[in-house]
Amino acid sequence: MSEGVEWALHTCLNLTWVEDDRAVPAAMLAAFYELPPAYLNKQLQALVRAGILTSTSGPRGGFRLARRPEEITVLDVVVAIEGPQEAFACTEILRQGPGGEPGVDYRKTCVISQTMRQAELTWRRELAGRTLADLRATVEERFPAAPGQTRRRLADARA
Amino acid sequence: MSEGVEWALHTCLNLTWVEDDRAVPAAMLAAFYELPPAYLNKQLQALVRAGILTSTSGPRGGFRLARRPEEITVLDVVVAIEGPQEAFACTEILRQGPGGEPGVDYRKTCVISQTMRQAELTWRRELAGRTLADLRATVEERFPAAPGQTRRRLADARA
DNA sequence: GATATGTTACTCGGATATTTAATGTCCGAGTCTACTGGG
DNA sequence: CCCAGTAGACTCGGACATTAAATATCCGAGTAACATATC
Repeated sequence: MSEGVEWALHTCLNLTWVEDDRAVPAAMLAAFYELPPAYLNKQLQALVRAGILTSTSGPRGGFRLARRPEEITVLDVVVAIEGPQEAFACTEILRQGPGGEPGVDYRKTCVISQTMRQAELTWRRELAGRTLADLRATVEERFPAAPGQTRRRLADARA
Repeated sequence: MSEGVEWALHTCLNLTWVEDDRAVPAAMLAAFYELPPAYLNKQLQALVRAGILTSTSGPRGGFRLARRPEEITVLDVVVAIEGPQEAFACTEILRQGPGGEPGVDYRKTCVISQTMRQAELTWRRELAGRTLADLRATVEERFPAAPGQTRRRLADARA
């Protein structure tokens, strides 16, 4: 799985602590964890395309959450970066085997495909059940200093 | 996820229908699904290293299951091909952030890491609960012709 | 007929290319800000 | 003092390198089977 998933999740979580009317530039979000700014920018673009973030150009521009943290699941972020296709991609090799027929959809009938799909479904369900609000609440409970620290670090130095 | 996982699972399942005292060469297993023989061989080597298959050189040589189908889980095969590391690799970027400390294992404390790990755990549990024997039984129930067809196709043409 | 032996063909195993995807970098288009000059 | 106009700097967005990994291939080492010759 791409490293960008980790960056995207941490960045989105950090954005939950920023006031709604303020956008944070990619450079500042990257500096937070000493990440390559241009490459993080690339990942954030994917989040914008997925409708998770909105972007603003020009001075005072940057990124902010497109909807409330309660409405953004961890799965949303993962899918935005990794793409919607499943990790196990059934290529239907049964069709090439003896008794394989062209008209059959082996992604549906193949027992192995079903097993892998089922496992991946539980994985997705798990991630779809956690929102950014859940993560934020857990962090605030365990590390009360984190929100203020994050907000201060992402605060506009020009203000 | 690597395409080799699909090949390995189908191949191992096919081997459950072969008599225990007979080994099947990689070339024959590859011909079954029209796969590139040398590359499938490479994947099978990984299964041998993982203790799932045993290999025999020379004439009448080939691969066979190292233990009974009841003792081989789908997860075993996946891990043999993909490696033991988790799909989501936490790089502990929190350490680079404000308040990050060198001594802390952020793979344990980070809420995001915990969430991803938890989801992956359910995925693994699902795959660990299915053995090759389970798959074989399901296939035999739904497609009674499959076992004979497979055994015949993998039968030694020289016999 | 049985046995020892040399030859042959077969199979795996790892070393070596090739292709694809992930990672990383750079520069231009657009936009908002802030300043400047005039009314 | 207020307002319109303009220059400037900031930010994203996508196009362009670079690196790592998956995919695919090839040839040699070892081994078991078979044929052969001998006892």
